Amino acid sequence: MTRYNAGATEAKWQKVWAENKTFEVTEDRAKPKYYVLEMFPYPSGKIHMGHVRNYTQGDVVARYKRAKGFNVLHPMGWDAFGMPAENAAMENNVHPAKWTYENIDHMKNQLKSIGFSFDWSRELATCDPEYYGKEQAMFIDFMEAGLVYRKESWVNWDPVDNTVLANEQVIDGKGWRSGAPVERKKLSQWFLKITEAADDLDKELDNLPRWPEKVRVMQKNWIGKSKGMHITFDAVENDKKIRVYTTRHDTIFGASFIAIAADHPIAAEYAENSEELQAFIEECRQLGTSEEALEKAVKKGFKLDLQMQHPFRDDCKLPVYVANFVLMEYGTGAVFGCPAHDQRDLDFARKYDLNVIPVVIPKGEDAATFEVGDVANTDPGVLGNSDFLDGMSVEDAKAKIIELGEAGGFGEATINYRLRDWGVSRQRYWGAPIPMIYCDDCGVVPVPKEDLPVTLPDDITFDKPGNPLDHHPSWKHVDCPNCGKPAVRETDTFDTFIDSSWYFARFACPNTDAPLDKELTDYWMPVDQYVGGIEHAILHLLYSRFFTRAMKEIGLCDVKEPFDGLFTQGMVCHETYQDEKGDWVLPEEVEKKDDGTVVSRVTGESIKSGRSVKMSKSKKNVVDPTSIIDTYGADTARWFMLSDSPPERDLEWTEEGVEGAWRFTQRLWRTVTTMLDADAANIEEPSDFSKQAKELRRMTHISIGSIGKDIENFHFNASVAQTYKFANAIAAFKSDGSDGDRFALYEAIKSIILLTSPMMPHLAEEMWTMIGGEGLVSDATWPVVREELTQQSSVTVVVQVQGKLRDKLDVEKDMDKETLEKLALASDKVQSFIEGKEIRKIIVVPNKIVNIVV
RNA sequence: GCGCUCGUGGUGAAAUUGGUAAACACAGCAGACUUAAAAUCUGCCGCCCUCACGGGCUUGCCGGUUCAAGUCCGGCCGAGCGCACCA
Repeated sequence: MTRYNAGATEAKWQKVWAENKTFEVTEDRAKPKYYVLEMFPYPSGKIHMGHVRNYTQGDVVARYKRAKGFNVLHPMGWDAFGMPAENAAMENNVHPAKWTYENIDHMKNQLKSIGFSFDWSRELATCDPEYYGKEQAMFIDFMEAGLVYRKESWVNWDPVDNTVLANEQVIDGKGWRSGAPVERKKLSQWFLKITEAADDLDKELDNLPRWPEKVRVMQKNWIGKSKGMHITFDAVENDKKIRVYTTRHDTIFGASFIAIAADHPIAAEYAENSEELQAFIEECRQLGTSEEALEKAVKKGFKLDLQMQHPFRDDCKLPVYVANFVLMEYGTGAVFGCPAHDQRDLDFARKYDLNVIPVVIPKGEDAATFEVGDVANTDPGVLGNSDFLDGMSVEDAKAKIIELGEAGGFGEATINYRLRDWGVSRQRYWGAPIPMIYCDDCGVVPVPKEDLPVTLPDDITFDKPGNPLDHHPSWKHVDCPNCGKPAVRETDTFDTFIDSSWYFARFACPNTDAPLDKELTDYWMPVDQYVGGIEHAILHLLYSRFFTRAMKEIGLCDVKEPFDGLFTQGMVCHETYQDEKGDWVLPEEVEKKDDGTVVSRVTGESIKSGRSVKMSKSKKNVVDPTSIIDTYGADTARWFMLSDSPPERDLEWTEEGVEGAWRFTQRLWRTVTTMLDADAANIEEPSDFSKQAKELRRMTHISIGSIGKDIENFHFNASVAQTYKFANAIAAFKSDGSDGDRFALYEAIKSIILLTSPMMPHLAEEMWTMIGGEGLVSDATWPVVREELTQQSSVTVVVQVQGKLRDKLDVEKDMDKETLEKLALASDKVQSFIEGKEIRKIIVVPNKIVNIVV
């Protein structure tokens, strides 16, 4: 018996697919379209197991949908801009472009060796001027549409690397790369007005039923829509005004102070004449933003010589504090403090000995005697100590205050968002240049469209800290397109999240001169099934949703939601190993002995195995896909990725599991090669079948139905389990040589080849030629379930007494209730449990169960 | 602190959405084949009592709804994830 030679077979079919352009698609309007997309990789050097899992899942869906008659777009590209290329340049003295393109080359070959059904003709790399030039053009159009502005703002500044860091690049108050404490710095930056879309981005989450609930919730929280009101307080002694944002306007009678942020304009005004206040403001700015820093931070305030008038109580003057817990970036940068019902305000009030007036009185308490200790009261209740609001519900009180505020001109209902505008400037070389020119006379001038793309210069150096574009001797010097005088280019580049915010649309029309071809984009978009990691739940997905809206606004497409269906796959994990020194050890360097101990293959010393965590270079618990594919073949790797663990859950990579998957590919191959009776292809369906043939056909058609359904629902592990059952049934079949048996066996073999083809495409192609299948299995249609063949003439009905299983009855299907009841009561086993007892009730569910209650 | 998700054998897990808990696989045990090993094949495999037949228990814990609960409801415990001085 020859073994299935995965290596040679897989290479053969990959070549056939490439030569036939099997997976290249055009806009075939005779078929429904289906766009399957996996999040494109950053070309870091090598494909890792996480990629393999991600793309295998998408590939199963893509191949399945093709077989179901859809016109499937399944593209792949490279998220190729970013800091690692610059880091490599600095560390290894290699140009970022060279490093990136070499990585792409290598990784593309790796992906090809796994047999994914990508349409490579649409491949794109975001670092290609062909791509980022279109991005620059769109940015200029966005600017004309009023979606872009430039403003000075506070940024996270890394003093060692001399660059801005995104919020997510600040870890515990330190730069993620340099480890230096991050400073706050004011810098002019380009912004995209994502906040203008905040309401729509929030609202439309409710219309994305094919997204995981978890991701929708995370986005909702990130957008952070809150309904409240603005109230403007007037100063007692002068004409200053402070506008606050609050969601608890019902507690206005509990107000005992006003607090403003350190960066609030009024704070700055008072600081002019107070060194003490200047010092306090500086202290607030130094305050870390890390979790521990906030936990430890004491509420602190600096009292100003300023009092504000309470809008409803003439006798009440509210002191004003500059406080370290008020954020300038949220709301108006000012709040009124109501200590009784807000923990922060309470902490502050206790420290500075301010009034604590309870105004929402819990049920059963009396307004005159109810007191708040060290814990603010946030329980529901009715208003008290609140003059005309007394006795009202919280909701009614809020409405009343809004009504009075609007009537009196000192307040209005408002909606606030946590989401801020998207700062897209980065002081980096390896990104798309922001296409703007600064002219002393004309100001900011967009680069004329005919001059795009603004390409990166090749001759750059990384010997100085900071942005190489800024250091370049000539690149930034340019004549003003407006007046022709010497001017300078913007040397900042785009945040790389911009690159990944529209690539999915570009795949629809990768060769168009304009950023997008509207007709083609509208044909393919939205992505019907997007597959990627949960780590992109907020940023990438939110930015993409915004970008698609912006593209619609400037007329590039008609869709506004880019991803109709989203699936977030789990991580690939592996046990961790440490040697006696505590250094991490690669899985391939350890050996497990029969007695359970683990030793190093290299040094022989004993190794401590630790818990299974996400594969990562730092813990060295990685398995290289290439070595797995060389040893077992791509189909085995794909099959293992899909078995056992549900795709959304973490997958534990084990040697035993891969071995098991490999054994199955061999067993399936063996079953098909030894049992195949190719001549049976010509037998016409007989009218009569043996009992075992009927059973095999039942298994065949149940499998066709359930494997397809499980793929559609992303229950690949269930598809795999059903395939095992089906394969076991085929292997156990002993044909008696009759036409019926031969027909049933051939039907089963043909079906299992088709059913496994999305998961193990190479093996399926090979077996397909053996059974004389027409063309490629990749082009074959999914088999059709014949429902009548899945039916059984008899069913097992369970008999329970008091809800406990006592007997099973093999009866004819659809037997009526009376007969079932009679049969159940006649059972000896049942009788022994009901003997001498009064039967109170009998529940009969036909084809399922009889429950006797005594 | 707020929010979300998840707790089922030695392990990964399944359970038609309230109707036979543990399918399928991994590991393990026993046997066949083999000079031997690998590969392959056959059988066993939740826990407890029993030679066996059989019985009892079992889906993190406690309670509830129901003829019937892994599934629904309430409370608790544990694990993971997200956000977090957001007014």
